[in-house]
Amino acid sequence: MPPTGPPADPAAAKHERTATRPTSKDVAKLAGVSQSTVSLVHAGKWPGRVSERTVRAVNEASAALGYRPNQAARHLRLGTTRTVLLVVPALTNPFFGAVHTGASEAAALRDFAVVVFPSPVEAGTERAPFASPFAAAHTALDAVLASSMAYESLAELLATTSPNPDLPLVMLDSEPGAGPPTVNADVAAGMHDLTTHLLGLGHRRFGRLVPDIDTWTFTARENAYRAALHGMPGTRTTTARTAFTVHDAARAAHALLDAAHPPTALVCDDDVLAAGAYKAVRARGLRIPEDISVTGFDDLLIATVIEPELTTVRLPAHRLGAAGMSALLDLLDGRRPQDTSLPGELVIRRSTAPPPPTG
Amino acid sequence: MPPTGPPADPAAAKHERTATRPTSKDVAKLAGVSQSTVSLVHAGKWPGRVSERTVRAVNEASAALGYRPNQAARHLRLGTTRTVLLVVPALTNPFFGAVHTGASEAAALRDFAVVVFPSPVEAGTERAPFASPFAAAHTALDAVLASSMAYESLAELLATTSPNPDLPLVMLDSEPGAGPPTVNADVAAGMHDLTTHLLGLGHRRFGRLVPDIDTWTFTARENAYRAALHGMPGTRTTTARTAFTVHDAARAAHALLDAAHPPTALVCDDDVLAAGAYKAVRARGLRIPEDISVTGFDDLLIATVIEPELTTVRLPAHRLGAAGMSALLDLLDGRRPQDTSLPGELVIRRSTAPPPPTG
DNA sequence: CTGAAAGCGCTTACAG
DNA sequence: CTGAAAGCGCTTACAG
Repeated sequence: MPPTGPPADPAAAKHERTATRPTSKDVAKLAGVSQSTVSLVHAGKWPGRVSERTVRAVNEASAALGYRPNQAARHLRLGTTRTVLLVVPALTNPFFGAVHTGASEAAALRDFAVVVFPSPVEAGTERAPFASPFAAAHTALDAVLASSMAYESLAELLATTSPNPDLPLVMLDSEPGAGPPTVNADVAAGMHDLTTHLLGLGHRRFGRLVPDIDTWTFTARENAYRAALHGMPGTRTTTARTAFTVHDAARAAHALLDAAHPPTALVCDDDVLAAGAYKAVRARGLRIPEDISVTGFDDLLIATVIEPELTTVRLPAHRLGAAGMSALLDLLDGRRPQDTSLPGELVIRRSTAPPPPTG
Repeated sequence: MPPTGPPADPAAAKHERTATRPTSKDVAKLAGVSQSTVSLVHAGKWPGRVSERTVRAVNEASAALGYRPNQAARHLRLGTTRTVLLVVPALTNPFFGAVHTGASEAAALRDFAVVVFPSPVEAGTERAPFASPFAAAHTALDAVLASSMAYESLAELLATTSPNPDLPLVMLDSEPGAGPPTVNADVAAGMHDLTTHLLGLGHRRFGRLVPDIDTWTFTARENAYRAALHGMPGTRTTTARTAFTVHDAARAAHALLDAAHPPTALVCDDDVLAAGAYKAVRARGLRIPEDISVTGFDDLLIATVIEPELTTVRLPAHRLGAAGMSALLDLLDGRRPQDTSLPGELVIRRSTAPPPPTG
């Protein structure tokens, strides 16, 4: 007969230890005061209500016992958990890593914790969506910060996932006015500056590499690109949609380059796509930027790893996370945050130059 | 006189809404049963104890009210929060993004959530350590999974941070036998294979680019490298330590290349460092791999972005996170997990070739 | 300045 | 098969 349960001993030992953890009652007893007094002291609400002598006694007793308040009990009592859920497409993309870091820091300043989970609407991963609902189902949440997704997808996700589908919500890098308050990078201005830069260099025939992801940020990039070209007659653009990987982007760039009058500049909607464009250009024996200019978007690490280093638009991922978290915490406090737009920055490096003398 | 507090109205409205959330008592009343029955049904512990008719009534009532259990209350009652803290050096490094994803998935399968925070011992960030203790201070934790750090640093961190400094702990990518159970990638085997590959190609003069980070993983890489060379007489190695950035690595590589008899292969302890080496090699007008071979470690995205694509050792970051989480959850269940080592894999690409004919 | 008491929303013996 | 009760560990009026 096989054993049916886990060995009883260690588990029992652990439970014992947990049960043994000191509570505020223990502290009160040791300090010779009531539980209320202990609570007041720990919350810093004692001045004018508890004598300094008593405060000292409580602090000493707490230290002696190694007392740490039980958060679950606080949460229950307070009706709040000081935890927010961050929903991002994929944490393996360093852009979202930076968003998370910014958000966590801003949360920490106001005594909040962040739990993250990758959303299943994610693009560009090799893995099937996993059972993300679980990740949140057992977490007590106060609010949700979501990045780079359609409001509808998120709403759907939360409906099946969250203990409370109408949690306070702020969206990052998403369409403003669609519902919840948004905090965005000003991708339009960045794309405007980038396109103007290329136009100023003399480029008129453009190739566009855009990802096959239908989110606000890429639509906004496209629109800003179109708008920037609008005032300039004699320009031509061919567009290739591609999966969000280096190799697919390279293939798409090849298609663009196969044209009878190929573009003199490749405007890629992301640095990863630009890296793919580099490969295609190089495979054809062309030089960047002498024969063809290439631009990216985001300014991730790879922008300075590839050579020549990439002209791109720097997006303030870290500040986006921080500002988004602040807005969310404001919302939690009953203030209604404004839709916000954080400036990006055109970073001109070596991948752009005037087009070659003739076509 | 300036306003002193937040506007009262919206906050009040929100509290009202929160207070209004249905509890198991509400469900019980609507279903015409007791709270205990509701609890039993939701926990799936009803078979043999509650009639099917009653179960149906409870489920209908729950659905009608949109009932979701209050997690804080469950946590208090159960003495467990089903939440584990993941400590990583930096989430902006995609390696740790993958670790997190793996860990979250494994946690989700067992109904656990993950809260992450970047540890302040992190290397290679431009930011000062932030008040990370806060990130965890208000979170109720059951266990800790920590990656890529010295046990002592972690212990110190937890002592000031965690509600319970002796939480069950598993360490990833860390020295085995130093205390807690570990789950590692077999970096030694990977480095052995890599070095053997280079030796087989005919290389004898090596340059080493190692980061100025004193963690187990880099020590292990160095030791494995030394061991692999040990049996092969007539080899020579010069080593340069560098900060963990592309540009610092490039500078360090230049120093190596300045030698009278420069290395014919640069063995870099990380892909990011290899990217720096590429820059130095190229700046000198040398070709990879014809004039000099370069290798990396990790197999991050940048390994296939740089050209030629990088020969490196693939580390199973995702599986590392998943296996680490499983081990931790086993530990929580009272089983004592074994120290584990996950195989890496030598990935031979275009950056390695035989050394040039003569020196 | 301090304490006794209620109650947050669950789950689980226990009694019937 | 079902319900009444206790209690997890806090915080906060309330009374003194």
